[in-house]
Amino acid sequence: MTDARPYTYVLDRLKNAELRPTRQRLALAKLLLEEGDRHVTAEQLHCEAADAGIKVSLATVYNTLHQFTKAKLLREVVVESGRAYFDTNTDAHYHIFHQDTGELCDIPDNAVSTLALPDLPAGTEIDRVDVIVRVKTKIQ
Amino acid sequence: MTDARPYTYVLDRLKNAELRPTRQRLALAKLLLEEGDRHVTAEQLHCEAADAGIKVSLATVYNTLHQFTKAKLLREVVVESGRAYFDTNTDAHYHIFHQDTGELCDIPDNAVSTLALPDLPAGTEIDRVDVIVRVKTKIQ
DNA sequence: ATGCACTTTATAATCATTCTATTGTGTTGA
DNA sequence: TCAACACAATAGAATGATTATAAAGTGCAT
Repeated sequence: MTDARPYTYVLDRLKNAELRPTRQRLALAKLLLEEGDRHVTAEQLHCEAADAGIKVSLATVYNTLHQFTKAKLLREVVVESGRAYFDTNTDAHYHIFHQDTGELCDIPDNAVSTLALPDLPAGTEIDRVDVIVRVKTKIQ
Repeated sequence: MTDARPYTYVLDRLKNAELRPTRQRLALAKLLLEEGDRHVTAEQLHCEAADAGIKVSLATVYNTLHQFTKAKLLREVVVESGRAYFDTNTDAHYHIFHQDTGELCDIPDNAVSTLALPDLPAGTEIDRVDVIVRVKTKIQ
């Protein structure tokens, strides 16, 4: 994708988000944003970075994930009390969560009907809508 | 509701769920299940119990909430990484979460369209579907 | 090259939740 | 009624994810 200028793409995306392109942010953005749709936890990303020879602290991974989320480069999906995934697909879409394996994946957007929304409390507006279809292994 | 025999209702519900009616379970069930729809955290319920003069440990509150959830007397709703609510309404229904106040409330079931569900991964079946409409204070 | 604001880092702290080992209690059957 | 046992409650420690802190490092405009 970016063979000739390996950082052009992520550099642009950081620039657009008004985030200073530091080594760590570039490296994490490269891992996250060049590979199509991904769902990662902070811990996972930290390991991946280590495996790729990038020295980043876990605190920085958290900082970066939250900054990216605020900048709409990522979306956070909370599936369980202690488990948050970061999703590189920021379009409106829903999720399937496999409760036995912990796997999270996107629902193709044409597979769900548009949800009719209710009246909102006065003085509020929608930030986003989360739909999680929780599945388990079928017992036959 | 149960003026004459104050524990008949919750006793029945515990019996149906095959849960031994201990003091603590009865007291917590009374707080939770007699008052119509409620959304409480473990911490909140623990405080409420203390205020009502019931001596229960936080661990027991957690145990009880999870037992009730497994027995379908409650439903767990995870809204944020560190915040889980227990909902006394176990019918299929969706939620509005107010991100600024932390308030969680039910969406009247006639206010949402039925969600068309996608094809599921092979060998899986739906456990439940969570829909959370996240709202924030409108900035004018 | 210099200065400064923004970043990163390691570490400690925090929070909700779960575990553990002990003590207590509902229930069953003599 | 009482004893015995399985189940439940408890305090406190432990866990695990996340956040705060304070010091050292770095991108960038000048």
